[in-house]
Amino acid sequence: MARKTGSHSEITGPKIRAEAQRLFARHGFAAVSMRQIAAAVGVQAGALYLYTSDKEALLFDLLKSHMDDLIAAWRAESPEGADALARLERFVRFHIRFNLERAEVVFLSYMELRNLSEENFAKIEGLRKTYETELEEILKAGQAEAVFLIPDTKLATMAIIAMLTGVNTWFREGGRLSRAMVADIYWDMVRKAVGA
Amino acid sequence: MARKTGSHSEITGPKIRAEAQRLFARHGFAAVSMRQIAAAVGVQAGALYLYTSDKEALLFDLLKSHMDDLIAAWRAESPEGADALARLERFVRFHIRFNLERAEVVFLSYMELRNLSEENFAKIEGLRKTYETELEEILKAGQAEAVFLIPDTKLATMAIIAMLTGVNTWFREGGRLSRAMVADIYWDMVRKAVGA
DNA sequence: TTTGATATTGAACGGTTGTTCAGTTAGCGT
DNA sequence: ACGCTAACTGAACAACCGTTCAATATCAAA
Repeated sequence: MARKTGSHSEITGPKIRAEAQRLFARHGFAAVSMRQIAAAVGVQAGALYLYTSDKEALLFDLLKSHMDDLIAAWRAESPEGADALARLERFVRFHIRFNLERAEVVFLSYMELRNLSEENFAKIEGLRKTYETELEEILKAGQAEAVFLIPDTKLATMAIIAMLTGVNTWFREGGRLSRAMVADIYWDMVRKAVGA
Repeated sequence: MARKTGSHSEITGPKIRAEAQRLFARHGFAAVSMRQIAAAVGVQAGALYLYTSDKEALLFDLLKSHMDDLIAAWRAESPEGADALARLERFVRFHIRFNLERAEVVFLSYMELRNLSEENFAKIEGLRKTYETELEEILKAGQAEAVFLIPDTKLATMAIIAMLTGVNTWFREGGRLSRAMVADIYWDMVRKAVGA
């Protein structure tokens, strides 16, 4: 046997990425073998190397495109002209929604960074920093407008992002609260925390 | 060669736990081999099995004693009689301090839970829940005293813990701010977030 | 100094790892 | 129908995995 009927790189490629993401998130990068990924895709291990140069590149591609998506999605819906309070509210709701929609890769992007080479690690961290700066700029603007009262914008940035990302660790679909209700409550806490 | 000069279980045992903790935190549980741990201790791999039944038990023991320490340390310094605001301030400062002092195992206790058996996972999660409940009780008390204004105490619990634990991801000794200053700033944000 | 308990080695076990590659089949434009 | 290319197999590679255990050296008590 060799090539399978109906096989196409436009199908197998995304399938590999999807299964890798699922398995890495579920068991951890190091605990998942190339053969496990291949089996989940329905292919032999060797076939994976037509789509990735090695195992680490598979992880890096997942994280890289996630960070690119995150930044692009935020910039697409960021209300640049608005006042700081409105922009902060949008950021809070965006962050919760976007991260809940992609819980697996978000989890990966926090847990598996240490499995990247120094070079690739730096790239992902750079993108994360870029995203964080978006929030920090909002906080600085609000500070300048005197609508926020924040002792330290850098720390407030980290605190807010940690708080929002934390939703992913406990939120379960069909639980006591809907996504919208969670977003409302978190927005209320963030607004108070920045003194607005 | 067999037994080494100056060898004692009271020395080797803790050394194994310390090196395992260091290596697991640095590279991840699955990425570290028993031989690597043994080499760091200065011993052959087989010797580890005099101190642990298997690799997972090594991880579980680290996490279990960390959680026990955490809960015991908090209960030891929790001002049970005080009002909710004072208790919350203590909790915030305690959590930041305790977690920064044990960054490695805190990291582990968030990242490597999935490498535990279902049974051991449940034990650690139970202890985490116990700790979280300590904070939730404070929030409920403050709500009852009408000194806090919180839309949802459960969510506020999760939000505050995530926010505080997040300090570990960015804090570096000798940076712009001291631990005490960080604690001050976070306490300010938490106090505002709960409406006090 | 002898003896029994303690601490450790080093080899071995069967199995798995990431990765490569010659060979083989399916899809598709001509 | 033919031939080229894209997609994939299956076997092989050397290295490494967690774990066990008989053999052995050191320690502490008698």
